[in-house]
Amino acid sequence: MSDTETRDFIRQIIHDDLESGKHAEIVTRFPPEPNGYLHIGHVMSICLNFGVAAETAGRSYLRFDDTNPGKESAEYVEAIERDVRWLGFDWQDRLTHASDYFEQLYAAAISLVEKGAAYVDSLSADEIREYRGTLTEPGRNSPYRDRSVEENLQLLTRMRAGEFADGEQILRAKIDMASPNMNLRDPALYRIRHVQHQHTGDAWSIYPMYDFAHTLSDAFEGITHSLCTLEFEDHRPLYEWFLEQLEPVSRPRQIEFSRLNLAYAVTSKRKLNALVEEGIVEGWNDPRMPTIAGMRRRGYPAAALRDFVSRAGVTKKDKLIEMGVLENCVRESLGDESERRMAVLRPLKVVLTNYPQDKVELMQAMNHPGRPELGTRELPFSRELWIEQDDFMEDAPRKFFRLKPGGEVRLRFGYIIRCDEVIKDDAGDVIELRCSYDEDTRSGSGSSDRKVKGTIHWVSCAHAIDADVRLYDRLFSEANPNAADDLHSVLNENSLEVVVAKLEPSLSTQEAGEPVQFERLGYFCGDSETHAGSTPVFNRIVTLRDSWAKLEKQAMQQQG
RNA sequence: UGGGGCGUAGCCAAGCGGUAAGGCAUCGGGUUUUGAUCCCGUGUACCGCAGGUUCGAAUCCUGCCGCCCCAGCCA
Repeated sequence: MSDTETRDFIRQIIHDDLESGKHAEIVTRFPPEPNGYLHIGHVMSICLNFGVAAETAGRSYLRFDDTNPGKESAEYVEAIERDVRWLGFDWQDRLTHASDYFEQLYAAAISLVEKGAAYVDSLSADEIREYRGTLTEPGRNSPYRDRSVEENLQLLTRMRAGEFADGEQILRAKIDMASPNMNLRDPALYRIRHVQHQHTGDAWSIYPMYDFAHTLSDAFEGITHSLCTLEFEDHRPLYEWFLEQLEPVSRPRQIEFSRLNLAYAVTSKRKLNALVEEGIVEGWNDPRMPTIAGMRRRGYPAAALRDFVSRAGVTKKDKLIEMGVLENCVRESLGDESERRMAVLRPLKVVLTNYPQDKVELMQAMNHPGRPELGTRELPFSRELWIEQDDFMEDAPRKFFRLKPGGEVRLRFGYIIRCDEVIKDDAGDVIELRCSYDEDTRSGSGSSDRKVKGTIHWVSCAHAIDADVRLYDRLFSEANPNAADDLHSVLNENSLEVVVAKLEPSLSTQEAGEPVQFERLGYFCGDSETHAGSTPVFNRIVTLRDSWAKLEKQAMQQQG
């Protein structure tokens, strides 16, 4: 980054700290709790933490904040590692756990007790809540607040030894029950939990709380800048209190930035978990989920995600970013990369009445219009073809320049055809078009340079392969589902539609996860969970921009 | 009614006392055998409001308004 480029406020601080010599090296960390899958909000934090370290030739840790066993699991640990790596970041040998420091944390707790800055409270959870006061009223001291150091030490030792039941005792910091900042009203440091821990097994029966464990883990690792989201802003005084009391060699600085919210999506592990648990989606990696796993399966490139969060920026202002920005990043990333193919999602049969019955021609099709070096492939062309239902209109408005009765259209990489006859079933639905082709208009080698306004895609009936294609839409009908009282009330009922599509034969070898553009439709990729050569299943990653659809929509609105 | 934050165009976001960058969206137009891409062009932002300081304020001061977060033995 050059000096003239604008920096976000965090990078500005870091830059200044490097310039002033306050720090010789920048050390950051991404500290997820393994209690769910990572989502788009985490992408922002990952890119910030790993990005800042990379830009300054510093270091970054991937640290599991695993202080609440019971909610955490190895499945989540593995998923998180996979997701961060896929996003393009490397923690090298710096994979740690808050639980790696349990012994040191315990020693720190002892020293807090010894200096009279922490005590064991025997109040119940309910009583503690009552003693805490409210936002406008101060709390009251616990009757156990002034126990002797000896008694506290003995109690804490017995807590660790597992002599008490869950909830019977708790270690608290002795700060100020009257503080206007609730976090300073003697916050809990250690609670008793007789449960298996995903990483430490049954070694402990007491577990440290977030504020205590997180602050010290940062200090132990020599983190210079501890970057977190805004809701931890009023935890900062507590963060600093720990550092002052315990005087670790390293004194990290906590800086908060605002979370990234995506319109029409939820970004709370609790809500995402509910969608999974209730079976509203297939799982954490459902392609409609704003999880990294979901977006990967959907086909979003990691580069698009990184680009997206960089466009969002790092500030302290609450943000709700339009889905279109993300989609645009995806299109931009895929546009240059993806080869083009032909597929018909909603087939309508076209019979070329003047085309020989058994003739098959092989048309040369460019794999990418802007990148000839990607070569060409052959598309079989024959008398009977599938075209898109949307590409034919019986009563077409003047600006509709696809196929209509008596009208002409170009078949992409093929001939210009004219619609001579419309065949309907008993219900009056169009089931087939009788057309004639102009032999002189063959793509490329054609002797005619006639122009027609429209070009449509097609697939030869005899050569087409069938495939399930999943068309995804936003999961919610409200821009800010986070604000809804009940998630169910804002679900988009049409977030998934499955169609049986007709694909050009070359798609039979398409590998799962490899993105491709179906011309005029959008970007698609074989579903990583279900796609196979014999039973192809494609996910629609994102549609192409469609100015015709936009016009139609406007026309509809004008009509009311 | 306690404390902590935030308020610049539809959505993001620069700006750090000298007279409002940029991106996305929008709307025009050009190219095009993807109505895609690409290329041009397109915004009077009462800088939340009201006062004040100053030759000069989005930037400094005061008051007000609006929104977000905090009363887990969650993170």
